[in-house]
Amino acid sequence: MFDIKLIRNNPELVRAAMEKRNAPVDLDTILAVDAKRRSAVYEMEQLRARQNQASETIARKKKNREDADDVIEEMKQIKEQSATLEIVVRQAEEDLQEILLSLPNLPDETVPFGKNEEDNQVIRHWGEPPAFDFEVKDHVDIAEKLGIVDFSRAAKIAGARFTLSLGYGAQIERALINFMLDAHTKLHGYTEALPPLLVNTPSVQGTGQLPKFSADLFKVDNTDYWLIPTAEVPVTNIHRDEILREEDLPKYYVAYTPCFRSEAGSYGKDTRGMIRVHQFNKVELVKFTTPETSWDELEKLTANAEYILQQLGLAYRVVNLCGGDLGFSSAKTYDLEVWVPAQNTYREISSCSNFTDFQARRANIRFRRDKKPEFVHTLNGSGLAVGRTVVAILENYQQEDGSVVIPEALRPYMGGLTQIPARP
RNA sequence: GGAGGGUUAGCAUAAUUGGUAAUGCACCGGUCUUGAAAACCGGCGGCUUCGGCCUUGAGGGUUCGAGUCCCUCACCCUCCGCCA
Repeated sequence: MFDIKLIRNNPELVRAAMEKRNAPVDLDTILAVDAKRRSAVYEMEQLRARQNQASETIARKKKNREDADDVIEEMKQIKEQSATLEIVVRQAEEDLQEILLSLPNLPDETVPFGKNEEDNQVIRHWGEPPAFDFEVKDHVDIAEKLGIVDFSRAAKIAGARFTLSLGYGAQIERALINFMLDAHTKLHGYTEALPPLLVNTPSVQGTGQLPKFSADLFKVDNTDYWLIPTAEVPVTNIHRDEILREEDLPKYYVAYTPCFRSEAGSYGKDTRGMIRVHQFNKVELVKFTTPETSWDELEKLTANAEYILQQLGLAYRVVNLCGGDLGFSSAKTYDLEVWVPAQNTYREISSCSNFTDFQARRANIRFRRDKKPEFVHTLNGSGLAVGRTVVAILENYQQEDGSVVIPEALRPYMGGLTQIPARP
């Protein structure tokens, strides 16, 4: 959430930032609502001050057994005035809050200008896309031939955009989850978390999915529960409304969870296969840091996610998202895009972001070093999206006979299996 | 689902019949010291137009005035029931 003071003191900076995001805002309206709120608050505080004084007078008089009826009468009148003023103040505060919650984060200076994903900036490449001397198949064909993913039965059980993994398909997901969790806990210093998959409204508001993006989420009927779209939500909210100690920062968490997304508005995109589904597994990295270190921590977090792709021998590139493509809460995002042979292109498999103090402000996550508590910075990134990793492995490691070689790093997690054998 | 107890600042604990939140620890700053500790002084939730205002889990109500009384809700603890 935005600091209203920043808008008040430096509107040009905010205006420029929102333009960079391709999401211009009407700052004059915001400033007008703010001014209205401030004057109403001031007026009410004046009244309160008189109320408090009168109240003290009454208490004193009563103690001395003096008559206080005249002061009590005055208080009754003040009370009526403040009741109407209170409504004005409350309305103004709600108006301002609504606007502030709808504003996206300020993009960092290093975020490139641009409208959409075509303007994203490729930072670096790793690995070579494999060369095939046969016609490559896409992951759907490969998986169905191997009998490891059953899309039609998934549709029967749940509906379109669900998967049913079976046999080696289920096993490779479990192996990937364990491999990723082990790497991040044992090598990169993250604490493993297994959080709730249902969360309440304040949690979803804290990370920025609400109030604007409720259409992307699943809500449980007749409750205040939302299905998490990413582990970012429950894990970032671990420290909601807390004041951390400076010496406890940075805090690193890694969590495996299923993720649930309604994918409203994505009709016609990636309808086939397991690239875009309503439920998928993901291993998520989350950090809480001091403001000075968050940019370094973003580089390190991104490297931690890249490590997984490197170990799996999957070619990828790192992309710096442009202003127009940046997520609502993010100040800067690196997407890791893995090579997908059947599409002859790179597809997102991880998104690593620095949210600066945007989420911390919403979720009230602070730390103390001198006397005043300060907002922490929060970061997160997929490390990695498991379903899409399976897609990448199936397509990049496919063999002409229909079998799929298991990347070496994963074999210990597959009971030493070296390939998923082709079926006759 | 039922019964009872609880929620006060970073933590821990107070607050006569309703009179406007006290104290300890931790932490920060200062005095003192060669340095530190101790002691002492100040600070130690948010906002502020620097006059003040707000803050006792959340939201209502009664009252001139609510931590305190009433109602609704959330969460935590104990027990019963049900349950993987």
